[in-house]
Amino acid sequence: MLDTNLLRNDLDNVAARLAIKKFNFNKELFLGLEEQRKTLQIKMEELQAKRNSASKQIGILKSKGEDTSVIMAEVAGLGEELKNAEAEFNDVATQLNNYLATVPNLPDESVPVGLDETANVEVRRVGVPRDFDFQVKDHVDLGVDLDRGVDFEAGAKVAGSRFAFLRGKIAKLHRALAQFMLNLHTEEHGYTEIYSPYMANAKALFGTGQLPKFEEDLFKTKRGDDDMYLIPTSEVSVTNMAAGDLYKEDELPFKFACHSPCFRSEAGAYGRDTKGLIRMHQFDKVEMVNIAHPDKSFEALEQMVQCAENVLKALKLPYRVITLCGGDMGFGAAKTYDLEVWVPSQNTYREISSCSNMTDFQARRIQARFKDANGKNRLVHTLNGSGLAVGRALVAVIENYQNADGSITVPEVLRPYMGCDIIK
RNA sequence: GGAGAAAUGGCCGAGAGGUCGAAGGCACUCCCCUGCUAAGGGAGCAUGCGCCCAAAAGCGCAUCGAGGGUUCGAAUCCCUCUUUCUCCGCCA
Repeated sequence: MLDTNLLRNDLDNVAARLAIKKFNFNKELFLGLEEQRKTLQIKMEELQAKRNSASKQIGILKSKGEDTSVIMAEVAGLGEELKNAEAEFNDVATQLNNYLATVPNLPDESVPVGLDETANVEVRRVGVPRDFDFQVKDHVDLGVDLDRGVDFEAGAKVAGSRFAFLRGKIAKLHRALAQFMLNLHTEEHGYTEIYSPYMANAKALFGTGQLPKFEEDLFKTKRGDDDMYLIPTSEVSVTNMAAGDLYKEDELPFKFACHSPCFRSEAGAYGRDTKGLIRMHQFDKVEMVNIAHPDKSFEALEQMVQCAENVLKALKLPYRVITLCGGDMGFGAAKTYDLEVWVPSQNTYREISSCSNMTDFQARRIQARFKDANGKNRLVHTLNGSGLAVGRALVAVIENYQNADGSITVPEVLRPYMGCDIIK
């Protein structure tokens, strides 16, 4: 949610910045509703003030034992009038809020302008893709050949397309990756480990911005009469821990790391990445979430990217860092860096992490604040980033560490977790 | 699943239809006192929103778990829901 004062006072500038995110702000709609809101709110509040003062008078007269019939007569009928005024106001306020809930966050000044991924800017490249002296296989062939370590047929039987089973050493490698990442962040990067619910209510999903606009991307279920959703990322559950909180300034920042499964319907992705583990309905991710001081959030974003990079560096996987352009950024993000890992079978880099500063966009929705030195309550900034997507990390390790005989060398840092140095 | 109790400001906790946005305490901020180790005195201290507006001040509205209702008037009465706690049952 954007600051409504910013919209009222600097509308043209806001609209121009939203255009960078491919959002066409409806100025006429907003201004029209805003004008009605103002009129109706004033009218309603005047009636309320009238009622309040009359009631107060009645109270005073009664306590003195005096007659109240005159003032009671004055106030007759006010209730009905007030009820109507409130209904009118609520109607317009709801329309206004519903529209504002669909408006994305503003991009930071430093974000490159552009409509799609072709305008993204590569920041750096780390590591050199390995030269294979044999024909590389993809992770599906490698995995299947290793005692059905990756099994899509079983996944399809049980749950349908875009689900898979992992088995044996591949399943263990997957677990090792998650363990390693979580340990790295908690032991080296100062993150606090979190275990979170895997379902969230509609309010939480609104808080982080998945609702109301992106419901079709979610798996929805019921709890009694209430809608519940499987989390598409633990960004949702972990960020919403801060909902309604008021922190002391020196408590900030909070840095949370959470390993969780993520559930995405991938509606609109039919035909894309249909082979392999790249795009699944369920995948694991180690997520980093920061609840940060607003003056330090962009600094925190750089640090978070470093933390994600450290995972790839430790695994010795070649990757590059991309700054997303405005048009390619997510709904709530003010700035996003993607990390892309080298995938030999596709001869390209594929996204394995996305780190974003959401500034106060989510904080305003969830009312997460802190008290500053002057005693003013200010919204915190929230950040989140993958550190990393475990399924895609598995793909990258399998493919980058493959040997001519179809075996997979275990990256050094994972050996303590695996208890072996080769999978064959 | 059954029975009961509760939900108030950053925290604890009073308030049981009228001048209550809410006593008191803790925490916090400022001042005074005191040369010393969470000692004393004083003052301040909820949030959101609107109007006005350069801004401040000011005025107003809303908020005592959430949503409805009764009433001229609701933290207080009624209904629904949510959450927490206690006891019983069940259970990974």
